[in-house]
Amino acid sequence: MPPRLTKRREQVLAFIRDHAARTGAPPTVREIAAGLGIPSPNAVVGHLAALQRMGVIERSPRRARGIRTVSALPPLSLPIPEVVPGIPILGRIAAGRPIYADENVEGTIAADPFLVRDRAETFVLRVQGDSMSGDAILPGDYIFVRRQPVAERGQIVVALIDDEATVKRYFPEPRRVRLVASNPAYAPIVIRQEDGRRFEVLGVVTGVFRRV
Amino acid sequence: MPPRLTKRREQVLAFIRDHAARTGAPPTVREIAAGLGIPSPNAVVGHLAALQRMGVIERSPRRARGIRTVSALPPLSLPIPEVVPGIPILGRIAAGRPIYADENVEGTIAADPFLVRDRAETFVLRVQGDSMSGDAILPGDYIFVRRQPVAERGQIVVALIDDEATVKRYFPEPRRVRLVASNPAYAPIVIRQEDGRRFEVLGVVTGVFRRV
DNA sequence: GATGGTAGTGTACGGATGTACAGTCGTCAA
DNA sequence: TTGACGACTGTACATCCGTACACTACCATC
Repeated sequence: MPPRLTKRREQVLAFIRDHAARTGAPPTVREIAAGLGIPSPNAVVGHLAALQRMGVIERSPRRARGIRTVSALPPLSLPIPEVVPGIPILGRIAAGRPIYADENVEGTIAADPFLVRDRAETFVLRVQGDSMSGDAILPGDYIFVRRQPVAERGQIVVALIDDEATVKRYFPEPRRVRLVASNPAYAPIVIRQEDGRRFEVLGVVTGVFRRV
Repeated sequence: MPPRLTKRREQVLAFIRDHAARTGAPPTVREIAAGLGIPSPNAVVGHLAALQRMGVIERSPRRARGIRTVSALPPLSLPIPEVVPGIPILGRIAAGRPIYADENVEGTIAADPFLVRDRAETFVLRVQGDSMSGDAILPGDYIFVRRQPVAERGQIVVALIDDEATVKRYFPEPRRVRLVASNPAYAPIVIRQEDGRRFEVLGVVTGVFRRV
């Protein structure tokens, strides 16, 4: 239920929020009074007491700027989901070695089915380079990759070209494969059958995570 | 170039950031002293002067808690818990009617410290609109938000304007707040003090996840 | 016409707070 | 060996700030 506040108390609350957002600290009693054109601090004290009674602010007694606005977000108490096994974070992917080789694993991520559907066949890679920035995949992002040897046309895949792993959109064509970056600064990579290069689809990208 | 700070001054800066994020207001000189085990306020004064000289904090002279941190350094690493509780996924956020937990929560994500550092204060939101596409945050993405009532200049925040939640970059200015989209098609939102609009910082964005 | 809530004025007290002054101790480069 | 700097102790003071007390006024509604 939205607490029913008087107009004046809405103003007081708005002033507190605004002051905190602008200056990085909540206002003092006298700053609120000055902001609303009230000469006496005691008038504000009454409003603060009312706001506290209604639960929209919290106060630390006798502390300067001891006002905290209670967020619109309610406190949450939720069931704790089952513990899930970790998904390996792989470092460099080298050709000729199984993907899950121990030496490649930099760590694990515990992620639940919401983030990753097919956990057993999923691994995580750190993105290098900005060739997929057109798909909002940036350098340093972590991508979730489901291991599979084939992909559908147009999917974002992790592929091995010779000894190098790369992330691109996948376009199979007669006698060749086109790997297209989403950053127009990068030309498509074309692997022709007669080139004799090693080419392998390691998996398809199912998710992206980025620390901000 | 990150300014080279002494160990002690790093501690002071970290304490200020931590205190501000936790309590909603920066600490007093004596609170910093007490937090670092220093009996004299003057020892802290010297550190604050140095931090100000180096431009990593700003101060409002003679005002209680008149410290503002300026630049965003990598967050300090807090003790990492082993257990992995669920992080709530919230639906729409409306201000006028604070929605009860069970109505509003679409589900939970089990994410470990690798994905989310301060999990107790973190929730997940679904992005609506493409206003932050310049930061590779797209419609439908899930963003991880750490609940805190104040933010630092330039951080990506979730803010409440009147009755609407929005994701923007946050720029506090004298007597107003500027919220800037990273998609140039969207003009900055300016909330002036005299507008009388409701404004509140709900938290800062710490991560992005996208299903591909 | 009594009651209770809202909104305010004016004054005052004591502790919190920023700040200044006077020193101490150790390190490290000139 | 001088001097700059970091880190700190200890004291002191004016002002800021939360809080309390006394009092006024308006306005519902019971």
